[in-house]
Amino acid sequence: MRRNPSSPAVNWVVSGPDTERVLELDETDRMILSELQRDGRMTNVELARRIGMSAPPCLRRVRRLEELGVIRGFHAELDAAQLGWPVSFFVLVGLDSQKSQVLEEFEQTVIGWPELQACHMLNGAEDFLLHVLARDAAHQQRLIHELTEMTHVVRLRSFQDIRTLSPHKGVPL
Amino acid sequence: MRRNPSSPAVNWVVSGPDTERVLELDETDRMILSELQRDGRMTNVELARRIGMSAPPCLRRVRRLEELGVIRGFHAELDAAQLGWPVSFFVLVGLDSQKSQVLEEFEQTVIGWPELQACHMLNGAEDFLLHVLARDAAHQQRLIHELTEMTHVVRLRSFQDIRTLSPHKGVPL
DNA sequence: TATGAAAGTCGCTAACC
DNA sequence: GGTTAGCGACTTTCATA
Repeated sequence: MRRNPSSPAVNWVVSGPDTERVLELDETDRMILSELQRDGRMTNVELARRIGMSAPPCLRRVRRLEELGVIRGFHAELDAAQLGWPVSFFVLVGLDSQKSQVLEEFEQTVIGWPELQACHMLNGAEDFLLHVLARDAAHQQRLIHELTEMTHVVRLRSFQDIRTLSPHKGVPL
Repeated sequence: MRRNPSSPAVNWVVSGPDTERVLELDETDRMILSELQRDGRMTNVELARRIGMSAPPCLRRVRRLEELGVIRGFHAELDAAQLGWPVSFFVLVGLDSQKSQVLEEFEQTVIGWPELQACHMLNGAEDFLLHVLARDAAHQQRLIHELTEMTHVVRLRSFQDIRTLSPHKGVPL
């Protein structure tokens, strides 16, 4: 495979909290990200071979993508059910206030839960969407009960996750 | 660090579609999974060093965990916003039928979307929870409109994801 | 059945073009 | 972005408990 010598670079204006910069990613960077998103343990020489480049510049690009924060990390994807967490559910939570202090207090509490898989702050009518694991139904009920008892929590709807399709689809590239 | 010579093995009965087996994982396996969940690109020697074991048996354990399906894969975690997908939202979808054919048809359609990050089948009142990315608000509206126009879709609520807290917390170990 | 030591192969990565 | 080269990691083989 030979590298395309004139891949057009597509620039995105990235707005951060205290900086706004232009990310220059060419087609080669995109191929690197795509491969590493699919197989994050691939060796650098294998990655370089796949994108049609020698190893050193390929490694330099990976390092750059990590430094830019485009690559946030590498993780093993585990089977929660096999590890004793067969119950997966989502909770929509509504609070009685949207003041920063109230939101942050809620976040800090649930972030401390080992069972929490993700916590998304929403706008609209509900304030948070949580993804939580449990060992069994009783454990799940205990966690939901704990949420209902939290101060400022006024609405709570939970949804049982009975099947997750194609995990880790990843960001389109 | 020295390896615990008498780590109690905890067994979980794992029910699969056509098999039910007992997973034997000891504390060493758990440490391996924890480390690889945190840093999936760690070298095997570094991993072995952290869990207090020489490299060969450590590598054999990792391979075994992959073969058992406990480790499903390794993935780079990417920053969607920096890659031109700053809009993240969730959609609760209700269908007018819960027949297998209807559910599968819905799944097959949304699975084809590159913007789809996850598709969870629910029980309860709603049938699916989707996590979707978009390039901008217009793109998001287009995707939501496409869902409303799908046959059998009778309820649809979308939630804007304005902030994700601590991504990749991982399965508790 | 599992670990540990040794060794050959292969990958990583700095220095330089 | 490529080449080279020294070093370190990977992984097989075999010995051991």
